[in-house]
Amino acid sequence: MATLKDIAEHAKVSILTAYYALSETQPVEPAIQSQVRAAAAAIGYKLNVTLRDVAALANVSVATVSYVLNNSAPVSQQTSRRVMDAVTVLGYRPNVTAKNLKTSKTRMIGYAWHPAYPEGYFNALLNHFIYAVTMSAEACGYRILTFVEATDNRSAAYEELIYTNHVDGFILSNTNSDDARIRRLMEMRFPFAAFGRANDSWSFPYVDVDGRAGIRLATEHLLSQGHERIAILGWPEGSLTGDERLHGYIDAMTAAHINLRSAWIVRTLNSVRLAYQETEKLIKQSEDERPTAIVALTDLMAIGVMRAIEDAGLRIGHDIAVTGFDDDPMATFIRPSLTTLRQPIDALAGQMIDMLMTWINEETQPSDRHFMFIPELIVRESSQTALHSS
Amino acid sequence: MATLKDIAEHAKVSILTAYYALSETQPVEPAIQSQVRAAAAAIGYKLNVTLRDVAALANVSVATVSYVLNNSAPVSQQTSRRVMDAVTVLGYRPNVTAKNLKTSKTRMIGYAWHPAYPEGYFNALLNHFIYAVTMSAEACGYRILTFVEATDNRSAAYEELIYTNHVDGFILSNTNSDDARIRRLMEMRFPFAAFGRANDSWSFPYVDVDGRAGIRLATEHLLSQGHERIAILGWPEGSLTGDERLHGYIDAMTAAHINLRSAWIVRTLNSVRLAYQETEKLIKQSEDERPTAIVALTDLMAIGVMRAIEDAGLRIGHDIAVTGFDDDPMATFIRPSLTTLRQPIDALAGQMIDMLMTWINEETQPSDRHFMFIPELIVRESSQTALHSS
DNA sequence: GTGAAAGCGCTAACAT
DNA sequence: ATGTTAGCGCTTTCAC
Repeated sequence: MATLKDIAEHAKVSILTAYYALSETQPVEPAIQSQVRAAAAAIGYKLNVTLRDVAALANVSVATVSYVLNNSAPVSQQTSRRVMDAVTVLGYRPNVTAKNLKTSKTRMIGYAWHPAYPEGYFNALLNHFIYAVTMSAEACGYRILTFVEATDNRSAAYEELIYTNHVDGFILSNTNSDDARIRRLMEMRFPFAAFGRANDSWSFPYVDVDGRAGIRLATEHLLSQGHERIAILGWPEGSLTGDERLHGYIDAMTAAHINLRSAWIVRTLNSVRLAYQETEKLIKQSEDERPTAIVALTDLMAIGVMRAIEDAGLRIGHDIAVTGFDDDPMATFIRPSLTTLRQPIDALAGQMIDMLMTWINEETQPSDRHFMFIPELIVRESSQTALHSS
Repeated sequence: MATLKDIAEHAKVSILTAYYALSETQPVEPAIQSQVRAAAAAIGYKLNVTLRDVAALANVSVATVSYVLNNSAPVSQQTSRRVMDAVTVLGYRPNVTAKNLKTSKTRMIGYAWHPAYPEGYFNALLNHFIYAVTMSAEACGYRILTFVEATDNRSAAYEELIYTNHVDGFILSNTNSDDARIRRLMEMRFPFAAFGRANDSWSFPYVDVDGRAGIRLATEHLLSQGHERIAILGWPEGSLTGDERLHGYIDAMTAAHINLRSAWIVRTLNSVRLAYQETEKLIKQSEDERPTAIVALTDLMAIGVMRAIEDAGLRIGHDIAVTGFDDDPMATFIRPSLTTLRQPIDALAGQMIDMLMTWINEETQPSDRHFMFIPELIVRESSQTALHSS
């Protein structure tokens, strides 16, 4: 491809004039304008400002321009100025694709959307999370490439992205024990940071919210309100996050010397509907037999719990207290408002990008790579009203 | 950089053996293995399978490999087979960066997260939308690059992405009249497709949900329930979407020959809190003076409306009916469940990607470029109960 | 039907 | 301090 300089010479004008004529950023005499356009047409040139154009205008070599732009070699003050002026005047932007090819970097970070869940699953938290991650990444000059994880082979899309040189690293969420994606990425020694833990024996950068401490906080809060007959709606065994959170309940109950009742430790999926059904079963006993408080593992489940309580003609908070987890924005707005645990999403996203940057740039995992955040208990109406009687 | 062939020759083994020794995908005699490794180390070679390696193994030129892989020129059956075998055996994946540089394409589509709103704004719909867009795009071999829009200069990030060759096109949402992003992209003739309209005089590919028809549906539903004193919570003037939706209310009321009351056409921001406050004002009059139904422009606002009604000691649906817009997943689960309008997100995302692909590939806007979807009225409890008295 | 070769726009030795 | 130049891995004309 020809350069601006070629056009300029062909049309017998200055580089700058050629640029103005082609870009229309500055008015140029009509005669000159058409002359330049003719020259461009003759050569089949389409305006596209590159390093070489900048170099030509600044009267330096392309290397110098590169040095100035990347600060990768000492350049004299005045040369530097000339280069920067040329850059400004021509509105030059580096072609990142070329740069990436040369440096074998992409300045892209992959993040997978998890397959949509059934039953209108939604998670405002992940929305907030990916937004926070994007912000942090952009502050470091990285961009986020989002993709969809296959349900059957969760690591396939990751490998594909790596092999085709699409990304420099990944951000993972929804981790679990024996997480196939984490196992594969570790084998490949490919940089990533996870929101959530996996196997204790695996060492990789992660941040996590201490669900055990969180649920313990919630349970203790209920205990301090005078509740003793507290049930919990957990997830099926095998979920790391679920088991951790459940443990927080056991911690608190044990510390309060209250015997656990297996019938009150319910395990079901993270769904409003299932939480509703399980709650129905829990509360259909007489007043002095049923629980006076229910700890739900998520706000989503808490909503099912609350509906079941109301549909049974009982009052939330009054007859049965409820707590959730996530501080979904709607937790404030539903009636009664929901006591829940808030996760410090912004801080944790920032920490993840920090660690990922270290791994990418130093080519070795950051030494401090395990960060645990304690969620904050937000007390609202669903657990507030003094205990009725008992 | 050296190629696999260089290593093979240096170590005096076949290309395949060199590959196996370096990749460890197949066992190789230890002696050979270290021999190959020594050769690689001597040259400073790091395994990275490229077109040239495939070509060398298949005994053809790189051009032929490219032809086979892209189907860009006729290749004989057997050559094609040899190439494909070599590709398989070496686990070759094309380097997209190189391909992009050569073709000036990136197979990336940009999508901006809108700045976080105050007051715990959340929108499950956009979450679903971007998921659907990602799926459709991947089906066409494109990926999504997400970024954050600046609040002060909404089009800046778009231009930056274009100038630096990051993307081939954009998906926009949250459009408005005089949308700066749309204006700029049209000036630049850069491919995009929008979820939402802008100025009628601008012609660009968009899909939209007919909010006017939707709100009309909701209002007619209320009218058919016997309501006549219907208020609406709209957005401030100047929002295209807001004004369209408001018009649907006016359409229905006018058709029913009911006089509009300006005090019942409220304009406020899309916020639970503000909707709450405006509702308080609306309903503090006596029973025969206040509205018996309130149309909210979004589910978010409807939640504020519902809380205000309950806090005033009134019953939703019974004393005052409520409708929303969006069919946010929570609309099913709140109590009472919310009558609302559902947008066909998957269909509309697919249509957008379709149009964008056409623009990118044909280098001209698709001829059919305006798609309007009618939202579906989902009747639930908040508007169901027969009107009390009046 | 296949191959040689010229770049895409950039970076970074290596010279000077 | 600045310039020359050889590629990064690929596509694609143009020969044969």
